[in-house]
Amino acid sequence: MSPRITRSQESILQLLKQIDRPISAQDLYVELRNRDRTIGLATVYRGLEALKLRGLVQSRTVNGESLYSLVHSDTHYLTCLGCGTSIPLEDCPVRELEATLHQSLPFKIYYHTLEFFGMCLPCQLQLDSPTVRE
Amino acid sequence: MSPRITRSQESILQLLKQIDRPISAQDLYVELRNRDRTIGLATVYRGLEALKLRGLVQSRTVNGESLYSLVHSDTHYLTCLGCGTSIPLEDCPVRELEATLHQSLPFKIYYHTLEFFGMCLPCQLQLDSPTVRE
DNA sequence: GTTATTGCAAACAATTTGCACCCAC
DNA sequence: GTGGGTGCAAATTGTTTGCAATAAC
Repeated sequence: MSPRITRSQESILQLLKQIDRPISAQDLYVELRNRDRTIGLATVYRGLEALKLRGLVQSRTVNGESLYSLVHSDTHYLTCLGCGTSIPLEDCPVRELEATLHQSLPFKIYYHTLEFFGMCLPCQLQLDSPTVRE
Repeated sequence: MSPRITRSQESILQLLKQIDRPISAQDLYVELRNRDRTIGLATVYRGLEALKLRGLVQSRTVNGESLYSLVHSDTHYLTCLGCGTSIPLEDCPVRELEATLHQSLPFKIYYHTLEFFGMCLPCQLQLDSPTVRE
């Protein structure tokens, strides 16, 4: 495995930084295409994977789709199981624990994810009413 | 959506409780088959989805595969990005924040996930240490 | 020049869906 | 009886892989 960060990977990083929100590989691909380069979808996936292995990029899965973002942006989310809406959270109570782990285990920790799941009010109401049809 | 928990869903819950570790839908399917019932894979997926919407079951994604577990077991993990090994963690520093959120937002919180990602020692060595920052 | 990276298309695998049948109420 | 739940197989979709062409050093 190579220590090199390729040009494609750099444009991926750059774009992730620019848009600054979790984005799917496919959308990333479209965006990159819209800009300058002819890049392949496979290259996007391979680049993202390589960047993850470096601890530069992280992903979380929503509805069977991976959303990628820079590790630097350590925002966490509150996600509705009904509609999938995600609300970003400010606070992060985990840093200390992370530091502790870092010392007590032979593990190099790159980042952590913290996500709350539940039901937003609209979805709560919709689930209660049996009148949902299409 | 119906308030009923079906028989299939009950056997799913029961099995999740028995094995008490995150398991994929496919493995769950095989296990259920091995036991008693002729259950379909689609039913397993549909059941798991329904149970998620109730806040009874949660899932996390590893290597493009969803692993399901009871919400009750709020263990968190330290996962190696290289080999995918997951180490369960005891401590959970998040409960208080969860309680706070519960009150300040119109959101019914079912559970949270907390996961640390990094590189275990073997994987660190295998990736002939490149120009890593710090 | 040698080796790693890329794009494309085909392959793959996990998950979802259409539909006829069946069961619970 | 009726409406939702189920099994099966086909369809879908996000992701990975084989391979020849290309770019990096």
